[in-house]
Amino acid sequence: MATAADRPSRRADALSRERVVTAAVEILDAEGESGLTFRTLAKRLSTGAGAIYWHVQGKDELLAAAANTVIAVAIGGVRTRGKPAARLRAVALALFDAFEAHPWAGAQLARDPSRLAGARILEAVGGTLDALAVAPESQFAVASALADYIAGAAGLSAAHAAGPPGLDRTAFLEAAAQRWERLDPAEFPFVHRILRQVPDHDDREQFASGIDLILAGIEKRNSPRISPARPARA
Amino acid sequence: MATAADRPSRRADALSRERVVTAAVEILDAEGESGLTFRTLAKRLSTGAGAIYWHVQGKDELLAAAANTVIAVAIGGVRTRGKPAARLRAVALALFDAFEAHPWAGAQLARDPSRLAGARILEAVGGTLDALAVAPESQFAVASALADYIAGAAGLSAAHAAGPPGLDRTAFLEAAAQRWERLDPAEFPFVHRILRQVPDHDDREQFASGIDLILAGIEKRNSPRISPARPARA
DNA sequence: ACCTGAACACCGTTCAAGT
DNA sequence: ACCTGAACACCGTTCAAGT
Repeated sequence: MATAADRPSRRADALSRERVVTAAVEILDAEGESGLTFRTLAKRLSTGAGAIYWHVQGKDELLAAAANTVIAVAIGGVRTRGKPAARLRAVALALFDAFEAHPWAGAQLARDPSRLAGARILEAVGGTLDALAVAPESQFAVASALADYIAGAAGLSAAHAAGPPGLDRTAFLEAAAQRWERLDPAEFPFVHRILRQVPDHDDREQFASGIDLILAGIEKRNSPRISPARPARA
Repeated sequence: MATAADRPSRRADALSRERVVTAAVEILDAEGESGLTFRTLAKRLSTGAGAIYWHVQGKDELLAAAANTVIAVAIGGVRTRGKPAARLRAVALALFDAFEAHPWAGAQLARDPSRLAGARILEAVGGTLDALAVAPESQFAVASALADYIAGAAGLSAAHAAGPPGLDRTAFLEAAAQRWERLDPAEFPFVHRILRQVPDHDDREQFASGIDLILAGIEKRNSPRISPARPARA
């Protein structure tokens, strides 16, 4: 009677959706988005390209699942203790770090009509708003604003990584500064003014200060109006 | 002697980088990102696919140029008069409207290593900060936060349009709400709480309220601290 | 200098055939 | 039920040849 050991031509470990997505994440991290094809993925999984379609619907769904995975892991690792503002900062920075580690995921956010990854981000930031004393009727808008800001910063990480693969952050920032230096100073006065701050600024710190800016806006809304009265049309 | 009229086999109007990019924008608007290929573009321009390479470096540069064009047009149309906060709102809403009209441009932002379109957004929002009394040393950070927020919202517009091409906004929001309804309420309590607000909320209004939130944060930072003293470690 | 279009080396996806 | 891999219909890009 045939046992599993008698059939070595068949892979011992069965394929699964999880194994497919995990392998996709590994390729995306190592080779970037252009490195992931059904052929390279099939090769890594020691199977044929067609087998992958048994576990995922197609490449779009595969990319969405890969992004969803790394975002879920990032959010799952956040400690949920501490002061409200610190909790929100921790969620945001965990996502920032995830998008730095998996820059392809930032570009994917704008391409996922299912918005599952987007729902995770909304959930993670929205869950901190009660503790921040945001009124229930404002929470949807505030959470969306925070999620949009985080997604925008994620896109920047993606653009960083869209250059040559080996380029580190310092080299990228220097290259970007050089390109911006060539822009017409008459058309881009602000860009030229901040140009010298670009090469050595800390992206992560600047991202966190943006979260603090939104937090300050939340606090201002929560506190009673004590500023001088304005004209009614303001 | 041969004149121009003697050579009707040659197109009367010469190709140019501008004509190539304009045609690309038209195809992207009408057919979406998947509709733009060098073959469809060449056909529309009545030329061969290879001719396009004389005017642009390749598809990446073509997409970046297309996004840069629609963003430049949007920013160029903003009235620069009015109160500082209203000017910033006008810039932000002009960009929001541009990304609604050209959703492929939102997805492109995260894929452009040259960040020319990003520089335009940074310039447009940064140019309003003097009038908003933001300290010079804070302007880079504040402008980046605003640009990231706008880019994140642009990504949402792109995700909207990544679905079936004919899908209008109401249908898309209903579809998204239905998908989110199937998420585990134990894992996504916040998403379930806001679910009933999703189908009929106004994206544009919500986007504007996010700008107002950041504006409130700016104002709070500008004003002297009058809130009760906090522990030093806060 | 600018354009043409066939050719090249891919790619996502399908599907008849296997186990 | 799950896997295989050849085949199909593309795609971006190159390039010898034209004008």
